[in-house]
Amino acid sequence: MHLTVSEENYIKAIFHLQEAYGTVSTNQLAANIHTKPASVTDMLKKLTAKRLLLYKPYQGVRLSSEGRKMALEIVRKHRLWESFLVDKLHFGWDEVHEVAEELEHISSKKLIDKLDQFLGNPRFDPHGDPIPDSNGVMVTLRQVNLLDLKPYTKAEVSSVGSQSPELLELLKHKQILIGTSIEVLCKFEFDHSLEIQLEGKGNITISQQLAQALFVKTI
Amino acid sequence: MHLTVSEENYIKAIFHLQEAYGTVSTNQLAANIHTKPASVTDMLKKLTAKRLLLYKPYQGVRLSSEGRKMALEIVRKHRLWESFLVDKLHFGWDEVHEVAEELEHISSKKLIDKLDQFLGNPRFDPHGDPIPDSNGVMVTLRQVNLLDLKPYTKAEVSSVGSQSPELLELLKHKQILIGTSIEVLCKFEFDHSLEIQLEGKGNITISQQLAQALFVKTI
DNA sequence: AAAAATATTTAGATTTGTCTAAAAATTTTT
DNA sequence: AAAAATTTTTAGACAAATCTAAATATTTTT
Repeated sequence: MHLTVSEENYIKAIFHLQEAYGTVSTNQLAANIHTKPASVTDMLKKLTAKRLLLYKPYQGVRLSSEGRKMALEIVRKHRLWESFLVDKLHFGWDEVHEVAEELEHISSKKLIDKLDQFLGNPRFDPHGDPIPDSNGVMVTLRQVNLLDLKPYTKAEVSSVGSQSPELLELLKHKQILIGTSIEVLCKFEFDHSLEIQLEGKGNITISQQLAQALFVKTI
Repeated sequence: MHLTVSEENYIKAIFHLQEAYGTVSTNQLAANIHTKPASVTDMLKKLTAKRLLLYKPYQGVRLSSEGRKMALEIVRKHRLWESFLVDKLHFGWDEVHEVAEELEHISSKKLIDKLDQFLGNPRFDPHGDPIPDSNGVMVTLRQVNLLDLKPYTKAEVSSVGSQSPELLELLKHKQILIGTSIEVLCKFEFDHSLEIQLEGKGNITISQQLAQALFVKTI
């Protein structure tokens, strides 16, 4: 089935919001996609007619299994293109998101499978997120939010919670990358900031907001 | 200036038709772009308002210097992506055209310059066509149509006149590639067919239509 | 359980790019 | 140079995706 760029953007946004919140509301989608609730309602009706969504007016929306399949194809393309941009073209990981948003809508299945092969079938993209395989199968990460990591437990950064340039700029400044070893030393009640130990670089304090954006897996 | 995909397709089509015929008529464009003359007229007005075209109603159209600049950017993207698909992803040269038609509309200038560098700044694409550099400068080929090549003159295939799958299939079958050495042995008045000598592979006869689609440069 | 606040949908308008049918301009034929 | 044929433009309609403003439904507060 052919989808327009706009339809693909809705499907992708619903997929990500659904992962985080289970079910997705009209307003949530509107905010996420930078559009108005009225426009969202129109599109939800259209995608429902195409059997990609399960939608009851006023009740929020979820992807059908067909919709989920489409979403995973888009996610696959997005993450493979990001890998290409960083690994082959030497873009910084903080500058690939917008370009990948365009590239993910190129339709050729053959292209994306050849790109996958060219990159050596990577399992994770530069932000640590898993890449679905050509059958739409994606591993789920056994990872935990840094806020929930037990103190004095060795772990390493496995992914980040958003691709915002602001976040990525801060991580670059603090020299935190995917794979960086990390250990929580103590938590401060007052502002919920954390003191952490970074592999080699010693101890630093990070804000609650930053900790919330970091996911780690224990080693 | 931002152009839509549709606007870019018009600019590109006008560029190619202008190269071949000097000035471009509404009907020519409509046929080329698979649309109706009325739609073409509408778009010509819009692109003229954007100062990309020189257009007098009923008189045909040409690109302004600004329009030509945009066209060369699109041609550059198209040919660099074709090079990537063939050289890096190992597509056949006969299957890259449609995919490149999509990729050429990705907007990032930085992407295309990094891609250029990654490919080693190629001067020609897999079909032998020259690739404009990042300033929009494109070499003009000193090449001649095979029909006009003097008999008994050694030459080599430098480009092909179209990217139609039918042509490329025939060339593959006859083992004629960009760079293949070629020499015209004789021409037959009756059907304008040519007997030619191919490097190593001996003598064959080719039709007028095929010869017309081949461009060569003398060695 | 009303009232107030919030969320969602409907109704109607707008823009972009396309179309068909008809009118106008140009070119070709006689 | 008139008639015929062709090319091009205009006029009006349509689908996709968006918007604003108003109406309706749901949730929260009192």
